[in-house]
Amino acid sequence: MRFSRAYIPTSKEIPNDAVLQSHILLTRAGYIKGVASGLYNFLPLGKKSLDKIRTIVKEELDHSGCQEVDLSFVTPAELWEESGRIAKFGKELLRFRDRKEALFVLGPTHEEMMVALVRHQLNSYKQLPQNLYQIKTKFRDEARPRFGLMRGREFVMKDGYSFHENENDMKREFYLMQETYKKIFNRLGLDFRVVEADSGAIGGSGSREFMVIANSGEDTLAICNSCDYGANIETAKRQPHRNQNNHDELNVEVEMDFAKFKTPNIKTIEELSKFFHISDWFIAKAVVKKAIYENSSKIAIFFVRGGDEVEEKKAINSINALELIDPTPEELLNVGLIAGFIGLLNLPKNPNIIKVIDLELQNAKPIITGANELDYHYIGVSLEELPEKTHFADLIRVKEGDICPICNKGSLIYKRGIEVGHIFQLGTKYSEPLGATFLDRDGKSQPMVMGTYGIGVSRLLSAIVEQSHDQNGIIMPLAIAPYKINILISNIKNSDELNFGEKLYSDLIAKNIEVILDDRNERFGFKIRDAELIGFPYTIIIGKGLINSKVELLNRKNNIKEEINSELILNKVLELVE
RNA sequence: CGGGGCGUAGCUCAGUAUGGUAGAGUACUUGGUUUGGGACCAAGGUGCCGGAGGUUCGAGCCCUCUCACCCCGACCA
Repeated sequence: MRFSRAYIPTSKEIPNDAVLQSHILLTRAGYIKGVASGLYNFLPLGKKSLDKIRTIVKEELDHSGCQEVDLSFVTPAELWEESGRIAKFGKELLRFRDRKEALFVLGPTHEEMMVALVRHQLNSYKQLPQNLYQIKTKFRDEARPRFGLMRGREFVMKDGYSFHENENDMKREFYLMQETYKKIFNRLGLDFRVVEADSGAIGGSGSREFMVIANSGEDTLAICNSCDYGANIETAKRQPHRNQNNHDELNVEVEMDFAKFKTPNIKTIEELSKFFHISDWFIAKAVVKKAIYENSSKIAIFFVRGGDEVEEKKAINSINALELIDPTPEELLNVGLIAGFIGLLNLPKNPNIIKVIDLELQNAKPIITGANELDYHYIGVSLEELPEKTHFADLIRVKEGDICPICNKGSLIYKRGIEVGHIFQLGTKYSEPLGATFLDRDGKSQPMVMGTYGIGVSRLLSAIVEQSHDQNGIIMPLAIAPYKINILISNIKNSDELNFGEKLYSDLIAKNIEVILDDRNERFGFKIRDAELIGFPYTIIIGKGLINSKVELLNRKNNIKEEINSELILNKVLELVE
């Protein structure tokens, strides 16, 4: 391609609606152009890089035995009613009616369509397993699109679905996909982490997210600085505090007899800790929320150790609520709770109160806890012998510095991550309602066991730029650069430079190298800045040195210019792009 | 969906307190000079001032409604 003929609208100006570096740079460098909220046009450069990502994804998946399909983008709403997700997805599903007034949706993900595709064809265990995927535009009418390609409404996703005769085989495929995904993200040159994740609305049991490490990421991760444990903060675990070697002060035996203690106006954990001269670890903190269910709501009390915070996602999952909101003071009073003195014992008998206790409080003693009575706390409480049956669950939000639950050596640190892949062990969540069954080895009809695997393909382009840029622009990895080589003729009025550049250009084309020739009638500075902005991995500068048979090779990655004999440049380039 | 902001030239933005002929930079066209880090000189074109209604002799500016876009939050397979 000749730069003089290419449609590459670059700009010095920062687009006024962009915040994220990747969004700014991709726009300024002429890869993408915003159309409307969450919608983007891909210009020639963007299209080329996107296609390269797509190709890498496809190559690795095909290599692992997956098969590409292409399902219709517009899908009948009936399917979504069958699976029950039309309500669950809500307004994110873009719905419309055709000329016959039939209701359709634009596919935001394709579990329903894929199950519908196979349910009548896969009838026997002999035909399983199958792993089908597509790389396709999806549409989700996001409440708040943002960050350019990172959270668009229209985006390209690879979505894969596997079908198995049993749980074990599904797990085998799950781990195969995990390894395949690692290969893909490694080929894309990303610094990423595989983390344990919440399965969210798609459901299923185990799930792993693939997170590109970047400060601009929307998710918080807790990762171990010693082993490879990592988890989304929503699900991250730790060694129980007492087992952590950095909390020696907790490993003391504390004598405390059971008693009811007057604690006038002592309400907060901090005040209690001071009042009793004791670590907040011995105090049970009550976090009260209003739990919202589909048709009802309850008051939920979550108990954790004084120094711990409740992780909302874990709390929601522990009681299967849709969401948690803060209760009003009246709502607390209505169920007989006294803020500041809520405790484990003597809770008001009210069916609208749910109590969940963090696992780290299991069998704990002695504990200080509110007496559910104004100005009183109990001390010396033992959770070894609770009067009624209690619900324990992991509720705490891990902190930086907590000890890793896996290696028990390293400590956890927070990182921000961009979710670029998510794999789920789905089970029969969709096969059952949609009637995707097969006859097993005993001739019995069974729902297929499914896995589902996603990669945010267009988001990857953003993630790559987030991780690979400097003040001057994008540093495009060789694997996805729209052109690997940029030949920059410093001054096209100089016929020696021009001729040399043209010759090198046609030589490289003959060798099938993806090359662009910057033959624009512009000054050197203008062209080199474009080259840096766009991020060509290598730019060959043909300029002043040519009289002495020298050209320069600029490596975008390390910004080093190397002088090279003009006779040798062709071979040098061939080496580089091998 | 709650809170905030913004909309004026292709792009970035001034002009709005106090209503009176529509602005700058950049980009673009032409000519010349220049040619290794976004050059310089000269000349030139550029607007339904987001839309609708209203107030006024007169509205980019004031009032009402509306639409779009962005930010924080909620939400996000």
